[in-house]
Amino acid sequence: MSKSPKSSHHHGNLRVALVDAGLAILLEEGLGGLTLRRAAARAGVSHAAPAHHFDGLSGLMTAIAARAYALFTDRLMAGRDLPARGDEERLLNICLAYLDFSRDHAGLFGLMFVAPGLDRDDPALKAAGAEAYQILREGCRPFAADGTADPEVEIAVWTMVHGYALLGLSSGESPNRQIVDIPPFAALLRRLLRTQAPPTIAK
Amino acid sequence: MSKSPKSSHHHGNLRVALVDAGLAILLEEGLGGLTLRRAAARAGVSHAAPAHHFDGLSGLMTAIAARAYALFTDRLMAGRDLPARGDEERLLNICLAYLDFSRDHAGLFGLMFVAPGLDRDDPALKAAGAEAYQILREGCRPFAADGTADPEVEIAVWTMVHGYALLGLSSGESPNRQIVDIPPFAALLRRLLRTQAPPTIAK
DNA sequence: TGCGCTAACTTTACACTGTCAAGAGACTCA
DNA sequence: TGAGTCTCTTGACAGTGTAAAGTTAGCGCA
Repeated sequence: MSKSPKSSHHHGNLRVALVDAGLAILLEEGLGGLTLRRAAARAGVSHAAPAHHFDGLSGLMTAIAARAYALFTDRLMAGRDLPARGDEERLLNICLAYLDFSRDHAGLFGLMFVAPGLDRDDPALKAAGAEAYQILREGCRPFAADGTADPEVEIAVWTMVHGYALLGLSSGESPNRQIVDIPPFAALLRRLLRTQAPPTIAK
Repeated sequence: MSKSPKSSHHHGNLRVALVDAGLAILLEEGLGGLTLRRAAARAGVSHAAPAHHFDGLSGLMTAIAARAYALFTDRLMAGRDLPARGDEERLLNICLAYLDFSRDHAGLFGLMFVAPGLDRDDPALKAAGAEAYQILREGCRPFAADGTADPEVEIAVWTMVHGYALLGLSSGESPNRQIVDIPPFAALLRRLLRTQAPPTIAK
């Protein structure tokens, strides 16, 4: 039941194995299923082993979050690279990828953005987060005032898509369904970008 | 050490006492400090007493969240009633109240919007949430297309202010400070609302 | 070759957590 | 008065994170 033929006392590279295990738990059972002891068990080691590789549960979660950000960035890039008829549709595709990820991988998304206790100062986590932000930034560039980088546009789009994801609006089953009729995200983005006519002949 | 002179076996109305205790814990220590046993201890009863009034921890949290929503609604109304020079400034004041609450009462805000395990179908919680939403809706009314209620405007504003709050942007100490220069919320709202011609002489 | 030495991992223990089952106390109503 | 019921307590259990101590494997060095 060990990865190497001779069941060594040393694992080899337990650190990544623990992150793998945590990631798998998150994908299968969501944020509630993630536990230091369960991740350790899944990696085939004792419950105290992770302490030698991470600073407690917080450290493990931070490492998993950094890996989750990489998956998240992949999804955003896939959205960006979809065929689009113009800059607005490209930005929309990035946002829709953002929303899809938040719905399909709620466990990872929750760890990244909702879970308390992450070490937000961790260099790897910050780097991974910055990389994801970069995709959004590129998508916003055509809408910047001076054509380069406009934090006001970026943050406006980011807060909107993030709020839309976290209010659970991306899943059709929001508890606010009865209160208000939830418009598709595309309508909100279009309003924000102030494009009156649909971008059929954009460019 | 009992609230009433005669230390009765019965508490009287333990239910609200438990909610009070939980609210106080949340205010003093944040979301991480809230525990069934600690709330019970603070209310002066044994650790298993809450089970007779709430459906476990989830039930207690739900009841506290409903009360927290009432406080939240008060803050939004206070923002709405501030002197404002126009409809946009009034809506901005509501949003700023939203952001202030998220920063000043992070524990309550976290319980309401971030904490998992709440019973979102609870009637009291849904009613309290709808009441808060109503304030935002009123603030958005002047910007509605037909002058009554426009879900697209409401949700656009809501997602934006909610995303701004949850990305930790309302506190000056965001971990994204180095990546991007965070604009004040007022700038984002202004951008969102100036989509079409200002509805100064609407109708 | 043999001898530490260090790092990786296990074992054990502790203070917590939520939840359940059983029991005791106090109020209500016939 | 007395039965019944609701409220709360006590005790127990599985599970959590974390710290301390013990054990084992691998490496450098004589």
